[in-house]
Amino acid sequence: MQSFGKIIKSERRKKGLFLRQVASALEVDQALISKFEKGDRKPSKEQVEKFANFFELDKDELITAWLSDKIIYTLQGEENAENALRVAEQRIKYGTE
Amino acid sequence: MQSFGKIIKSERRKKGLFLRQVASALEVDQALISKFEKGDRKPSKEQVEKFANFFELDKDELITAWLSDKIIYTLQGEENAENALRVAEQRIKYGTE
DNA sequence: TTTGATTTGACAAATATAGACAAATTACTT
DNA sequence: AAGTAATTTGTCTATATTTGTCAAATCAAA
Repeated sequence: MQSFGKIIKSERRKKGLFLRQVASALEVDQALISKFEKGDRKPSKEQVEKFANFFELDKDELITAWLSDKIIYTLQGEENAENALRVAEQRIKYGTE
Repeated sequence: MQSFGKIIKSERRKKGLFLRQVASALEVDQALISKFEKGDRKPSKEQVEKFANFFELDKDELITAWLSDKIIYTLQGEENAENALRVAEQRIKYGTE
């Protein structure tokens, strides 16, 4: 149950890599990766996939973490966050969308 | 388990009002309200509250519907939508946010 | 202190979203 | 069917949000 940022930071650490190295491997500015890790910038889906490949992580899991970041972001500071999640779940499951 | 749009459309119908009338009461362009009803524009929170007041609806319920619209929007077309919802729920409940 | 790593802040460019209006379509009414 | 009213759609501009980049600041280790 982790955020995208925490996952990629711990993976990077696990492999003993510096931001600089990940940055050059993925061709993404290292300041940006720092922000991803801290959660103050949201990566694109393509970037998420790059990270999954590079760190050899399960793509679905990483995308799930990233999506949950986005959900949490849209619900930030909302009283009705939990209810909204339940409603969304129902609507998607038995959905008339 | 309804979308914001369906709720306000059915309320409007229930009261026998035309878009024009709702538009002038809320001071919102009627084309915009039409789009809200059809779900192809997302209202601001202030607008949602205006609708709740005008139609005498429970504000929390309407906001919940609107939030769930936004969640569904961010999950559209994603394989991992349901998992992401579950993860988000856990993270918010027992959250390290 | 010096060096290297990470984080932060600020900016310009790109992208997305909002509201307004006119035109087109659809639905009633006679 | 014609005429009128209601709704929907498309487009445009303005505004806001988000993005990647760079330089500077902070932090960490030696």
